[in-house]
Amino acid sequence: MSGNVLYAELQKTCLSLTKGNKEVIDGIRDIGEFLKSNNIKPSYQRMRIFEYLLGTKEHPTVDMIYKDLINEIPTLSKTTVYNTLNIFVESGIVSKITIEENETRYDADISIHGHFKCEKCEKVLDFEVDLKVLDIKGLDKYQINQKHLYFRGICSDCLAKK
Amino acid sequence: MSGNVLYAELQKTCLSLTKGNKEVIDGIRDIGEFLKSNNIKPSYQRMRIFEYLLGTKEHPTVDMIYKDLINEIPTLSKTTVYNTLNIFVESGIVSKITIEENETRYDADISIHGHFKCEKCEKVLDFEVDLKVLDIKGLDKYQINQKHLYFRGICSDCLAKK
DNA sequence: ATATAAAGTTGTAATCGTTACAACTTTAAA
DNA sequence: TTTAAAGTTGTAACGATTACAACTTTATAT
Repeated sequence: MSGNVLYAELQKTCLSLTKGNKEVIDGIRDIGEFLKSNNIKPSYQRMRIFEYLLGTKEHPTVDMIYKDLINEIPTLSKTTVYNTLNIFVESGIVSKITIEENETRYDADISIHGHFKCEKCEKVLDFEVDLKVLDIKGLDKYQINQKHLYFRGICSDCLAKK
Repeated sequence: MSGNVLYAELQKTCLSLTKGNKEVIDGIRDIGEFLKSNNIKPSYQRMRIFEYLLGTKEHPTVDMIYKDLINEIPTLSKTTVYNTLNIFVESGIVSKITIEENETRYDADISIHGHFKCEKCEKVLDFEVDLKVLDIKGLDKYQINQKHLYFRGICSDCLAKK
């Protein structure tokens, strides 16, 4: 029993150590097993929502997830999407992205990386960040749980168009 | 005549400011003139709200600003605080800080610096960031308008308490 | 100065994302 | 098979922000 917990912890730390956890994401063949290893009961809705997050780079909002999945899961409730995402974030297998105050986005890639939000097309894009870069001196006495870096501006596509 | 009083007040409050654009902030002797130079008509409310921001390092929310200022400006409306802050942010003289999705904070220090949010006492603290650190390669074709960096965790004070 | 237009402020109502909650359904345990 | 626990659902409530129209102040022109 506690063996599972230990494994979950291990898995979690391994995830955060990997750079760009694409490899880990690719390694998740059985989503149910993955959720279990993180002490999350793999209900149908939870598996589908996690699967959805694995399969997108759009950093979707709750609304986007709901609108897409309701087509395939007609009984799905928006509350379930909220509940599920909160559980994922609490467990550390999904990262919550807060750029705009009125839109929370979610990302199954929990490695440390930057986000660029285009003010024109509203897309959120990833960019790589050297981890060393975020080793800020002067915060030695602080316990740091999360690091977030995001830029805003116009993406290359939108710049090209106009 | 009120200019001297205002300046005295400002000097007092500026003492508590961190580095960053402290020099610029110190240079603001006449808030009215400063607003004018940014194409903002210096109404009484606008001047008081900007003065308030200059004099705090609390990164206040709209509610905090309103609750403090209503004591001295009994006719103040929360809508005015929202309107004013939006104008300031549009003009680029105030920075909007989005860490929690349900609380927007404001900062008169528009220099690039990091924010640390304590998950226990909820305070938002500044930390210095080497600008070079945020020169991310791979974004050459992007027009970057804003750079934001924030950490979450437990601050040294809260760690010491428990 | 006085009239008139423009800009700014205010309070209320509307909006929208999120959470609370209770009823219902599914899963697990005895 | 019965009972308890966990998960899902829909509706209502909540809170931050914006929309809007009435009102007040400031600027402009005669």
